[in-house]
Amino acid sequence: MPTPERTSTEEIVAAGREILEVAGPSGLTMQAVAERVGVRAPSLYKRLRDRDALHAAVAAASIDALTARLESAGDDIAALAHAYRRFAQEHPEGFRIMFSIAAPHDALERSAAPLIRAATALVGDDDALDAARLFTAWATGFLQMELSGAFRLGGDVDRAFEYGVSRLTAGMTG
Amino acid sequence: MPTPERTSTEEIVAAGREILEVAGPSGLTMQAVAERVGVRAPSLYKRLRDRDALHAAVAAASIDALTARLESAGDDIAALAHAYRRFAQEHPEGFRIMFSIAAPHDALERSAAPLIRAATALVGDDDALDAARLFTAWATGFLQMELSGAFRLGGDVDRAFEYGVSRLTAGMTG
DNA sequence: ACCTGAACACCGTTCAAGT
DNA sequence: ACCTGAACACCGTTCAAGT
Repeated sequence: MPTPERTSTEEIVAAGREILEVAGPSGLTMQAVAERVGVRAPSLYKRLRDRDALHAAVAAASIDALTARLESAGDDIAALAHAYRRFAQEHPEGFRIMFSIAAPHDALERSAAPLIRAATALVGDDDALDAARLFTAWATGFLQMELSGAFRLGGDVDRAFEYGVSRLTAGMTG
Repeated sequence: MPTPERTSTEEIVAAGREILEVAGPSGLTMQAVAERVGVRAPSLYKRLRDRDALHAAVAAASIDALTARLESAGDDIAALAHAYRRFAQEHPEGFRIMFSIAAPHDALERSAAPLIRAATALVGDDDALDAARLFTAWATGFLQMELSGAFRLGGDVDRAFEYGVSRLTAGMTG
């Protein structure tokens, strides 16, 4: 005798993203997610293998959300950098969890595409991948350090970000 | 009637660092550390407020270990970059945990000093801090992405690292 | 087919009692 | 002074039983 579905993987993952931002990775528990979607914890195991799978699904969803932001950001590197930073500031835990897990290939590729397009326009086909990686690494590290408070030592963080964007852009074309 | 101390904060933190590398952050439990140092879990609360304090202490110790590496690495930027990367590869979880917690001011300052010295030699006093941050952000992001598997898409990762080092060094002086 | 309560193992934390 | 066992709350996970 079938029972109607009382939730869905999508709803579970969306609830997971919200809980993650409020309670951090240690607060992203099966029980918290179950309560949020109106179900008992054992029911989650119908859709997710275990807690690690929940974390991986939330990480993948964060990458997808970032990708959507980047795709609608515009086609130059400064616009992409600002969209990336805005995403990290609005979803600091979502930003962090992306790098705590080996993401699926296709999600990575989609998220990288806008920047590779922008880099190609700037430096040409041959150097586009190297340039995109240089830029992504800088931005990722900058945001990581900004979020973890490593820039408390002084100076204007906004200005430091702009400095990095213009400096790297100039360095690529020069 | 006094009882002899059966462990110490130093021993606890050292055990924590080893467990972290083997079992990851979720495996860094009070019970695992207690067993490793030959004591029962409640005894740890004599020296550490709670589990968060254990994680923070392990993060601070990781920063100190990195600082020692950097201090003995040499005085130019390429040498510092390679020392940083070697540390991250040998202690991937130690590298990650450094950015998951707001580190104490003085630990941050000490860890930054060698790079700021190298940057000063390269670009002068005025631009040293900006240059050091640009470089640290890039290296941190690169290692983060390397460890999380974001470079699986192809290309020689060692070469990409060298490319970044030389490109950034040239960009700073140019 | 999906959901649940019950059960078990394991962890964080407190505290009274031991030496 | 430091250490421990006992206790409690909470979480992950499995599974038989409900609809």
